[in-house]
Amino acid sequence: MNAIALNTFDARPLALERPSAPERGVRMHYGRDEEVFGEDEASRYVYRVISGAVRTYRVLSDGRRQIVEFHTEGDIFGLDGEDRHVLGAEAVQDTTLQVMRRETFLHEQGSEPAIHALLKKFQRAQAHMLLLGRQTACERVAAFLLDFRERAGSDAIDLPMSRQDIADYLGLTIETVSRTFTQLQAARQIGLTSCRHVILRNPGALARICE
Amino acid sequence: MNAIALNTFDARPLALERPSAPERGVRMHYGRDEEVFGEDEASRYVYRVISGAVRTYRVLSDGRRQIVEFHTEGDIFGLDGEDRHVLGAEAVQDTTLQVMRRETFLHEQGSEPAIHALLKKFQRAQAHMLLLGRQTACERVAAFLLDFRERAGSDAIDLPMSRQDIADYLGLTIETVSRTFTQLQAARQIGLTSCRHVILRNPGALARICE
DNA sequence: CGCGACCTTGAGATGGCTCAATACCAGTGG
DNA sequence: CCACTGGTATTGAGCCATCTCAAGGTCGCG
Repeated sequence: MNAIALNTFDARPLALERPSAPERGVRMHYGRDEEVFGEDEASRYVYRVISGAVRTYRVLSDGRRQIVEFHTEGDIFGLDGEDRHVLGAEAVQDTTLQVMRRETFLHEQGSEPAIHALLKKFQRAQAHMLLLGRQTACERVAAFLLDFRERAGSDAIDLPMSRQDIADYLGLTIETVSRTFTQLQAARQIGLTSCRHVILRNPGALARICE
Repeated sequence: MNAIALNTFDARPLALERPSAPERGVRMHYGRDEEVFGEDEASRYVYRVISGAVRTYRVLSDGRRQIVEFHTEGDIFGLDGEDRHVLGAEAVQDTTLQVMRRETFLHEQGSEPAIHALLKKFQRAQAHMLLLGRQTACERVAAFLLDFRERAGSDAIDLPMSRQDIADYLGLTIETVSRTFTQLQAARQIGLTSCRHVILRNPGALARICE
């Protein structure tokens, strides 16, 4: 497990995996579905996605899961909770992360980046609460696709995650997500070359769906 | 409107603007349903609730509203967005706020309080996303009551907000909220002396409902 | 070319929503 | 002191968006 690697890292500062870590922080690699940190785990590090994708989530005791955020290239995560994580984090696909000590990120390099990152996260959280509390399945999926369109910088999107992940992110079931993709395809607003390759044929219409 | 008051206040630099200002900031009073700031308004200030209660929210173009947070005594709000608010804020009841310049709060008095406040907000947001995305009406209402029990420090709760506000906070309709209160009362888990005075007869059971 | 994981589709069930009627209650004025 | 009024809350009945359960399809991979 990578937790062990990180502990080793603590005892023997830096350069565990990559002796030549360019900026601050070490790079770590995670395979598909591998845990980056667990709920309730001590929060010692902050992570930046170099490549790949990560999901952060909470689960109820009976297994219901809510994915709070997907993190893709350039995103920072691990700032949840004070001294313990309140979210879990797992790699959605093969992923490389840059790992920094939390204290370093929060305090030693000026408060600017930390505050900026937190404000941005809080803002995304607000939009997501509106989505989860007040939007329809179709609006949720449209908003999701537009979000990933922005990340991809293209109308051709390569989704890294499964339908189940999307469902748990949007507060829906996997079946409803699947049906909604099918509907949007039938309405010629998206094209599905495979279930993870989406082409937005009419981004304007999708934006209108979200209001 | 207090927006006007703030503008007047801007033109006529008061204690708030002066370096010699008492570090506490200025106090402002707001009546029931009065706007503290609007969505998209420039975000110059940060607020602490001295007494009363405030709701922050987002609305869709067709009027669907999601209340993001309720703020009661001691809570800080106004940190949403970067240079413009992305939330609106209104007094739920007669409310007194302490107003600070945003820049002062974020940078000039050390980053600690700002980072602490943001981490806490983000944490609450995560719990609320789980609630909105994955919990039942009954679980939502139970979680809501336990939240306000904590704020009140008592099993006798005096709710400052209407059923509509609760519904918009929990992602439900006013009817469903009302029915759920009635059910919980029938199950002897709460008592309603009036619609805004709730007594938690069995907080343990409520906590179990939330899982 | 068969297996397993994932996705799609269908049919029926249901929790929460909508619409509508009634009840409550504080404030106001007669 | 009571009637009236407007805003808010409760309750009922029926509906519908989404969920559940189940079957079948697709695709990558050994």
